[in-house]
Amino acid sequence: MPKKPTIPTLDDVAKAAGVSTATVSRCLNSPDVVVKATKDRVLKEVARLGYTPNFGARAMVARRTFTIGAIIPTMENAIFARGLQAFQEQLHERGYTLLVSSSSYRPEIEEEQLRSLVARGADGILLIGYARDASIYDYLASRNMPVLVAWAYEADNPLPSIGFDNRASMRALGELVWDHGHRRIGVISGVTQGNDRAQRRVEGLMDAFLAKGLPAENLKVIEVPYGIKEGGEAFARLMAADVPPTVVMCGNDVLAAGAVQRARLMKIRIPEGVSITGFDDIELARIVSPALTTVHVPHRKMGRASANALIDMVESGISGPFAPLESKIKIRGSLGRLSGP
Amino acid sequence: MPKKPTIPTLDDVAKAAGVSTATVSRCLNSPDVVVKATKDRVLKEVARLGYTPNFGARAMVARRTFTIGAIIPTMENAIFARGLQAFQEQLHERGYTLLVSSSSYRPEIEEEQLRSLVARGADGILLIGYARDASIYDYLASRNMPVLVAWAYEADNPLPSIGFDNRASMRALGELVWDHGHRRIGVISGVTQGNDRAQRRVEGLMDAFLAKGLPAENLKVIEVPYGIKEGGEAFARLMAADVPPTVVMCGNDVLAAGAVQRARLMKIRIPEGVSITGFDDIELARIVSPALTTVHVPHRKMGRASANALIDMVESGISGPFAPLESKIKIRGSLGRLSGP
DNA sequence: ATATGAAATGCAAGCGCTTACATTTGGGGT
DNA sequence: ACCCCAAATGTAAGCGCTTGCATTTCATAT
Repeated sequence: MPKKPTIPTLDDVAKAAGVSTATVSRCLNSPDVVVKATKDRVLKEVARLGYTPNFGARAMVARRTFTIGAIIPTMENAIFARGLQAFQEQLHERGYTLLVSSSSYRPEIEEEQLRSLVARGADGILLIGYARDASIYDYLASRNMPVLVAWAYEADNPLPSIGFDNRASMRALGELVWDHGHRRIGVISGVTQGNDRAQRRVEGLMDAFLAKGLPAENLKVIEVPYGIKEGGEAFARLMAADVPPTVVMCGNDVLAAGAVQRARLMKIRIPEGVSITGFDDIELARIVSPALTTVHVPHRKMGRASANALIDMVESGISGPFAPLESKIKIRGSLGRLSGP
Repeated sequence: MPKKPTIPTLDDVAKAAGVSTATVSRCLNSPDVVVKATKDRVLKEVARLGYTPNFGARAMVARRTFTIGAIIPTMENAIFARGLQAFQEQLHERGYTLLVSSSSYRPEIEEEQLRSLVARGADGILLIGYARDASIYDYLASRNMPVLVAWAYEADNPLPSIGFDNRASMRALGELVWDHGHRRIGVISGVTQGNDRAQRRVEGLMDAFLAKGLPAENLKVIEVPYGIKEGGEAFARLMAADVPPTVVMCGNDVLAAGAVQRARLMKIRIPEGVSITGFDDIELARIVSPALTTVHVPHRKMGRASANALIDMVESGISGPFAPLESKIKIRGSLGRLSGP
């Protein structure tokens, strides 16, 4: 019989090594309390049988799974991909495994995924952004589940979070645009419903321009779903106005890339014909031509910091206060300066 | 007492509803065998207490976790992101949860992740490409673990796989390039060590050109790690030759995007000064200017098909045979035609 | 009313593991 | 040689859940 398709258990190893299951367990979990000769014998059998402890059983008694859950809107694009990768690397570094789901930006799906993560005994959970039903936070709190919000940071929100201030960052970019002389602003925002990051970014622009005294009608906001194509279409719509904007500010780089692409199609030169800005500074931002003026977000740093913060919360219960991460404006070719009136 | 931080168990629900744990369990798992009145009472308590079944306990007795593991080289870029997203969506559709790890293209890490997935009781595992140590396949086989290879398809390999023929696809692209009159070929390949997809793609080019009688010295291959920057640097190196190539064929779109970007920097026009081709047809391919001639890979379809195939393997043990997916050449502006000598 | 059997529910045995506690072992000290 | 105690190992009680089998319930037939 060349193969036995039965998965070996602790008991099998114990029998094979002629010891009790307790000893085998100890060899694996606290090797220093068992004498070398025994340990060697046991470990040899472990190797020979190809024994791997049963996760479920272990989780049940240890009441720990060393699993961290994360629910992200989508893994399909670079916005979360890089941060998520860093998050998982750091998790792995510290002995945890990542359980991911994507919600496709749909709250009901997010809630379902959340329950699934809880049921699976995730030791902690990473969520993107603040915006969700209070009942969800109640549920999490009632289960004593450590939760960390990432990709956003609001000083006055008590939830532990690792991220940056979307509103202030976008406001700063808005001011830069203003200083470049732009007075007719088009905005392509991601869907703000249920997405506080998108929401805050738009607010940041309002802050910037209205404080400067820009008439409201000079600020036109279009809201579209995430995507290159969507960005392009929104751009076309904005530019079709009687008095088109001199700058189109996009809620993220993907939308901006779509705008740039569409501009090329429409034979509108950037930045002479129109300026375009993005947000996030993903690779795309440097690939398009001209490169995007955008807000650089430290994705990898955010991912790593999130992992550490969450594990700390899980292991020692301490959660913050965390400082916001710094974002930074990257000025590149897609933003032009407007000479006098 | 506003909160009880104790997690309710089946037993708590049973007591609260005045029934046995068996009945509660049945309400949750086979609702039709319990009479409506009882069911209502039980479910009300379930809701009131916020009960969620303990995953570990359930997994232990059911010997199923409804979890599918996937190990991908990286989630950081679009190559796997889109397919992975589709994979997870389809998994979710069919009631499974995705457990992902990334190996960072490192075999030792992949092996470790693999064992972790097995230990966690994944019902099945998705792996990218064929190339890995035989001992790993033995281990998986000895545990009766359903495994599906994706992103690759080799007719003569008995492992169940969902993917396309990297070699044939690249060969076809090579022939197209030949037909466009190119006789000096530069190739930027991803690292082939331990990466059969990259390996096969290079082989495909060899097939195409050597069969046509191209002298070996006219085909220069550089191998670099994945990345925009790396692609750019390799491009610069290729173009620095005394007799530079007329076309630079890249192992994937990311490398190609780097090459395009670098060409712009070097003031080399595409395709007049040099042609560039990619592979994968991710969004990047249409964003760069000119857009990349590349091989379109049906990522979403592949992800969805992989999910279905793997679940079928898990649930009914049937695995294939699967047909290869079709890739398709996309001709865009980055490939130019050379007029006769 | 009573018998009857199908439907509904309860009982209790594990699933594989960890760990508190009990027991055995063995190496000094006298 | 004997006792003592620390070190090593074994024993067994669960962790929370599912499920085969036993028991109860109750609508229907008589």
